[in-house]
Amino acid sequence: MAIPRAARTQRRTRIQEEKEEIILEAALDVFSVSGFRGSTIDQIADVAGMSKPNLLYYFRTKEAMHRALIDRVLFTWLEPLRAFDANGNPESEIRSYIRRKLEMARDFPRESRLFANEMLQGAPHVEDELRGPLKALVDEKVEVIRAWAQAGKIAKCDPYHLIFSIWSTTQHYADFDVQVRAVLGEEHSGEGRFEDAARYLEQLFVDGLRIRRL
Amino acid sequence: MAIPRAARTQRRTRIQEEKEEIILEAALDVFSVSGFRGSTIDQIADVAGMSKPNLLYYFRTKEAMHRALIDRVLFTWLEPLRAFDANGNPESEIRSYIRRKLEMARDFPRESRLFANEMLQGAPHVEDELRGPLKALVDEKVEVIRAWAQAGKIAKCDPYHLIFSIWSTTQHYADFDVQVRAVLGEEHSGEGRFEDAARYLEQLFVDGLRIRRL
DNA sequence: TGTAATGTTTACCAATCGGTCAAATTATCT
DNA sequence: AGATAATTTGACCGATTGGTAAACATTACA
Repeated sequence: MAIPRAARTQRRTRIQEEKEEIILEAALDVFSVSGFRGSTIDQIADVAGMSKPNLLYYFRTKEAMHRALIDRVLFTWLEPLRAFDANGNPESEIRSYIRRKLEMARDFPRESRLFANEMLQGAPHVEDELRGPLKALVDEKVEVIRAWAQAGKIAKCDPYHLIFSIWSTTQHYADFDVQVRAVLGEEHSGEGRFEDAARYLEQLFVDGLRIRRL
Repeated sequence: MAIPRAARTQRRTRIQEEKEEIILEAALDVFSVSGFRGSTIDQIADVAGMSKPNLLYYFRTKEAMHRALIDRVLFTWLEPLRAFDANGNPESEIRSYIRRKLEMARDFPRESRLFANEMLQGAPHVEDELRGPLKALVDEKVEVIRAWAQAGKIAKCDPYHLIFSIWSTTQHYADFDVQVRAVLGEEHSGEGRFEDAARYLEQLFVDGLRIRRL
């Protein structure tokens, strides 16, 4: 008889690792487009090429799949902000933060959309993580930026809203991809738009923070 | 016998206007949170305080409700961009565009989220509008901005990405409201965050576009 | 006021939903 | 090879889904 997943305390088998990976990959496809409520286990099973009960053998509920996915994405999603270095050069730190966030929008658009979907719904599954770890991390980096401004290394600005604006502008190229492509038209819809965006955003933010000498 | 809605070619009665308004209001509540697939007619009927068949008397399908809602929102949503005046002063035009978009994020967050949900899903219901009217309007304003830069009134920049960045930063305060509030914490979660954002964004964009004199 | 058109509701339908069960199949280990 | 544990699936369940039919109630208008 099959051992229910929750009771397994031993290490995972090879098959478990492989199948859980396949399922989460399929779940990312589906959840990132339709959100939690709009997605069905059948859709995910279909994409994964497995039967529905087989999915439920690895994840006991739809919520468990979503949970596992969110946990994984949330961690890697904050990686660029964690890498933000207080001891680095302010201009190059901000520049590379923008570039990394833009690369993530380009290379992991589904992860971005999964997160965006969760936010739009009011973050019913991750509000605690937002108020806890996320706020703590942001607060920490806000202090770094504030110190830079105090030391006269960059222009004064509201660090919270600076971070928000970097998040929103970069993630826009993942979340609103259809719109971006539609507006740019067929000819500019190659991957070149990410380089154009990088150039524009680096200029916008870095010039904006440069101390103005009259 | 009731006349199916599609067959009605005459002018609408008082009751029709009232009830359709109530239904669309409720539909906006629901669709903006859960997206099209994640929303149910029952939910909307519940919010509207009407029976499900009664909703379906006014809108024959769930798609028809969504369609009517999108059409209405799409028009008003582009109002600020239409108001963008080629003959105005560049700095004040951009400044007031930002302020208006931010006011819309504050006063009509549901409309913003409805639109964002549609984008995340790949714009299955509005892709034509994006490629047509939206692109045309943006292209027109892009030429205005380009002319300003050519005339030396503002710094050179990629007008498309300028517009994208204004969209994303302002709409962020509606679409990612939960996150913004969580990060800012209880104390800064009053409506004051919109004024802080306005100050920050106006500085960011206007300073960034000011011609630099060395 | 009568009556025809409009508006509303109860009861219902087939399809799909998340999830269970037991039987069948496959992998693992001795 | 055989026993045991892990994996997979078809059949199924009650609840919910989008939508319909027809009876009932209300309104508008002659």
